[in-house]
Amino acid sequence: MKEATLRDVAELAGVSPRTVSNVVNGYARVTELTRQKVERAIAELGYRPNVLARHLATGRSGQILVVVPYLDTPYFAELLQAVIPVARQAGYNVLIDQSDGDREHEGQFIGHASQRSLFDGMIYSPLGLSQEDLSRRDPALPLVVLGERTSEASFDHVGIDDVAASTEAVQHLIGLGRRRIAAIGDQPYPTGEAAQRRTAGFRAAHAVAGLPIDESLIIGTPRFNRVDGAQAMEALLQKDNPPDAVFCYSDLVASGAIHTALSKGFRVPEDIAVIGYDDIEDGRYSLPTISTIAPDKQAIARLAVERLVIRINSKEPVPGVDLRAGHRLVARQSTIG
Amino acid sequence: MKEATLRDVAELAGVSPRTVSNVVNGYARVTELTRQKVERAIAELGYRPNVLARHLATGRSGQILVVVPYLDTPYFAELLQAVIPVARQAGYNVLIDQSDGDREHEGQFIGHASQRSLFDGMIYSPLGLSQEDLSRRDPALPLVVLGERTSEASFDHVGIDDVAASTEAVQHLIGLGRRRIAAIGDQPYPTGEAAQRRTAGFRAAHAVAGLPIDESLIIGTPRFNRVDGAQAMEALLQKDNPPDAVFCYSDLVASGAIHTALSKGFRVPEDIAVIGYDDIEDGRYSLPTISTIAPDKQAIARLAVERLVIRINSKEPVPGVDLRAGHRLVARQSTIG
DNA sequence: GTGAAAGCGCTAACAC
DNA sequence: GTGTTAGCGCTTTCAC
Repeated sequence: MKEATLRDVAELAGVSPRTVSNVVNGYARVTELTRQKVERAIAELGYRPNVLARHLATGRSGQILVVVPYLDTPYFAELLQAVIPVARQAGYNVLIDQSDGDREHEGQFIGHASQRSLFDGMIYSPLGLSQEDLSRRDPALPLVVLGERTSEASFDHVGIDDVAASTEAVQHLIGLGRRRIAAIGDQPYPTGEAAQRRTAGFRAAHAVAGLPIDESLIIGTPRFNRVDGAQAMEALLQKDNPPDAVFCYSDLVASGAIHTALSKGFRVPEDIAVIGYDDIEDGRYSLPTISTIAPDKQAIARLAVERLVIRINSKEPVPGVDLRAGHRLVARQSTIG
Repeated sequence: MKEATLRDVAELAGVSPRTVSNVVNGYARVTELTRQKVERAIAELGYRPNVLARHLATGRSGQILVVVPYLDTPYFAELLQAVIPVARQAGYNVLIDQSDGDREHEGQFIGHASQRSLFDGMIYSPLGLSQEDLSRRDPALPLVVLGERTSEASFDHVGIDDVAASTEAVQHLIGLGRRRIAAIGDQPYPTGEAAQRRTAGFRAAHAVAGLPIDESLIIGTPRFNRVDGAQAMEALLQKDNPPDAVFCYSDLVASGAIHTALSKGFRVPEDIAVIGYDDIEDGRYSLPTISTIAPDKQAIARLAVERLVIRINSKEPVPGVDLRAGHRLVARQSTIG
């Protein structure tokens, strides 16, 4: 049996489609009597509005696209988990995409992002995407980018203060009496801005404390995964003079690093203190539990969606702004035992 | 500036909308000459088809809804990660929903699942959803349910053979010489079917080996999270006669259980061997690495999407089938050291 | 407050 | 092979 349409309802209720539409959307005031007639007809027919048709007529889809590098990376999964309810609350469905290896696809931005009018806006969490890539996009698409970025563009940024957070992390290690501190995760190239901000914090903390930096202790990694942390730690421990603390650019990296350290017979934190970044749930249950920088994911999600909605609803071009969510340092076993 | 429409293209190319549509969709054969004219016009206008309009006209949205209990549970994140590319390949976008605590919402099935024609079909991964709930849904919506289920309904099931897999897991422990084996995760109530199948496997393995079961070693948990595992292990270790092995109903449970065991001074696997279920990435990097039952997630994703597509494209009602993906036992440090 | 009617942009009979 | 045209189901301007 075919689905009932708005027109069917109108006929049954003996009113015009216009009135039914009003009732359904709560637009204009409708006489209590007609409202009841309409509502009864709706119930009787089991009428459900066709969202697609509504979208075509209104010109908006009520969907937003959220793009993350990887879905199975805990940090992104947790972020998404936060974004979805907030978006739903704001009346939007969430479409999810993994940017993954798709960076290859030259012309098109990513995945189905090229499809027009399928979503009203987009929240993009870049991994290795330079500013240039971002500006090569359809400027008409409302866009909020996750992660701090210094730029005045036609889109917004939402993130925590990476440099400050990283500085705190390293100061925490210094405060614990550590003097040979390594950093795992640097990415000294255009697409590695996020990593570079952490490195900047690393340097800042040293500068403040008047501590020299052993440049050989800054280890670059292609990504922020466990393997990267494991390999980097491996290299660090082979040194004649291994570090007594490590600042890892993600909890996953920290997890991998700790794994390697422990299996090589080092004690964490006694021999090597380790602090991560992201506060993934995992770090709260691993052994040792992992000290970390905890970004306020709820705030990030809320700010991003709020801002995107503003952008979607605005007729005028909206200037790009930089929004900061909070963060805090959570000391756990991997640094304080 | 407004977006160019198909009609604009038609005018510029001097052909009818029909022809443009043909070119865009590659339907009928088009003269090479007209095709070129059309394509030139498309390029010149920067025309991009309006997906929404297409959907309204065709009556299908090209989207499928995937519902999982929690996005930040590694197993589901990994599953989703597998589903998305497969769906995209099949020409579908993926809409994601968390069922989460939404079970409360009586009438409506879940989240935006009530919205009509927003998606062509749905892949549903139930957590605590009884068969009844499932049958109370819109029977017209093509549906594939993840997880083995014994039922002949109007939808399909895709999962691994839980009972067989669980049996293997426990046989692995028995083969290692363990005799007092505990199980963590039972859920002896209607919505706990998945858990009950694991318990059935647990019993089967004991039966085969002619081993008695100490019923007090079967611990129920409300969910399959780390906390559940941690608490259950706590209880087990307080016994006068603690178990020498544990079969956990998820890797997360195993992770929590191991965490507790280690911090209480037990050695894993020497004092207590632990095996999990799901093969989440985490278990490959934790210390010790976690032995587990590894479901073929790729196969699950592929089967689920394929089946859903069949269901979507079929005019006739399709009988519900039960599809089995493969699984294998992966022995790691938590059982074999 | 409600009705009539014109689209939103595309697809797909149905002709030619 | 290509043109004509009638919808898909809803919103919404404009009258009444």
